[in-house]
Amino acid sequence: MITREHDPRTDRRVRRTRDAIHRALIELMIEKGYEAVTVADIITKADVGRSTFYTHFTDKREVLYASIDDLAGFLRAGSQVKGGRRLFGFSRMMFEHAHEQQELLRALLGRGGGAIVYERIRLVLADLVRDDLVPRVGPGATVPLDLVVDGVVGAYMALLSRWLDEREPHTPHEMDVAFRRLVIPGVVSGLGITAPEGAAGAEPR
Amino acid sequence: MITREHDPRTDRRVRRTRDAIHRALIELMIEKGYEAVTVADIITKADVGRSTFYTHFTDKREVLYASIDDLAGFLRAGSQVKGGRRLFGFSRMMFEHAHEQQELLRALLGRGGGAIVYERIRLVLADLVRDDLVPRVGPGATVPLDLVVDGVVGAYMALLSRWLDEREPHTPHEMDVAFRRLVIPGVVSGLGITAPEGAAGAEPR
DNA sequence: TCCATTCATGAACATAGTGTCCAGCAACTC
DNA sequence: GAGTTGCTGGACACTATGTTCATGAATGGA
Repeated sequence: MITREHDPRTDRRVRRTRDAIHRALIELMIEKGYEAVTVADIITKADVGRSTFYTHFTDKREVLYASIDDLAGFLRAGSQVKGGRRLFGFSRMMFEHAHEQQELLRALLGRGGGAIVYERIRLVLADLVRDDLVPRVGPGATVPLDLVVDGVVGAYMALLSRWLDEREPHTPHEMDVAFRRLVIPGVVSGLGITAPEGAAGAEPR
Repeated sequence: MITREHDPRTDRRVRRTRDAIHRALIELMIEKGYEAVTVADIITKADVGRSTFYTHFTDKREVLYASIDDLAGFLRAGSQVKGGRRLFGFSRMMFEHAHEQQELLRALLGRGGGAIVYERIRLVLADLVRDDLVPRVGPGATVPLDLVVDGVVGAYMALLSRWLDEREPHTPHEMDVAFRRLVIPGVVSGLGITAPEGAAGAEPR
């Protein structure tokens, strides 16, 4: 579960309003998608004054960024703990998280999510993928690492967004397996990876 | 080269204004990206009245769609002629076209392109990829076709957009080879393809 | 409990963009 | 040349954004 930080040093009023605004945006995104949400919508649902909104945020975007950073932090943290040495350890975890938080993730990454979210998440994933691949690149690599990273992340994001939009006809586990089977062979041969631990299509239950 | 149709049956004035508006939008997109362009910008650059604009189009989006459909048509036509029986025949052709029409394609598919363009092009590519794959699916397929299509298109779009944004540090040919090397192994094994003509990473000069 | 500080409020305002309407004039087609 | 069709520009209603400010209330430290 992703939660906002609650720094007890900040004024309680500040915490309350910021929280209310964040919650409002997310609920509204679930209802009608990011682009369609207006500041007026947000302050109505959050029940705060217009001027209050603008003393805390400059933009609709700025409110959004905080939510994305929460998700990004979740991804970073989780992939280090759970991912371990497994190639693309974030994949399974992310699909499962997306399954539990369907509505939120669909709002963020589905069709209505908006390009800003997509781009930020893409960058986080690109870092994770790169960190996964760099130590495994072999001498026989025939495809530039940057291109591999872009391709892998592109494929992953595509699978994830479509899965969310289609109301998840597959299980998270099936999605993870599909992603690995589809992507790992090309990555292994393209980068000249020799000992792909955890790189097989199948995986422990 | 993508060109607008010039149906001689329509009034010359209509042709002129519609053309001017299309051209104006594209130039403005190259300057500052789709989202930032306003209707006021368009009519100023196209030098037509505001009411004129709205008698021809309901939206900024509608102007854009025509440009996309041109590109889509180019893709469909080209991939049938040039692509032939080669797997993912559109790839090389698209990279080369994107190279020649850098600014336009960057405006459409780069960061500033907007989600609408991305989605429309994605759909066209998905059709092409699907048509390519359907007749080759073998009995030993382990990954659902839909997921393969999504993954392949996602990877391709990612490579293409990044390539455009990075001002093309690689050649179209290198990009095409990278795409094939990265994607084809997984597709072949995931779909149980037995005789992948033209599926090898290398290719004739 | 008190009180200086900080925050929330809402209403007014300036700005910018969208989309509609219409009457008069110009360009086009046949 | 005449009738049709399209272009024009200006006015208008509407929605949304972001700023400002005086007022009153909540807060947290002493």
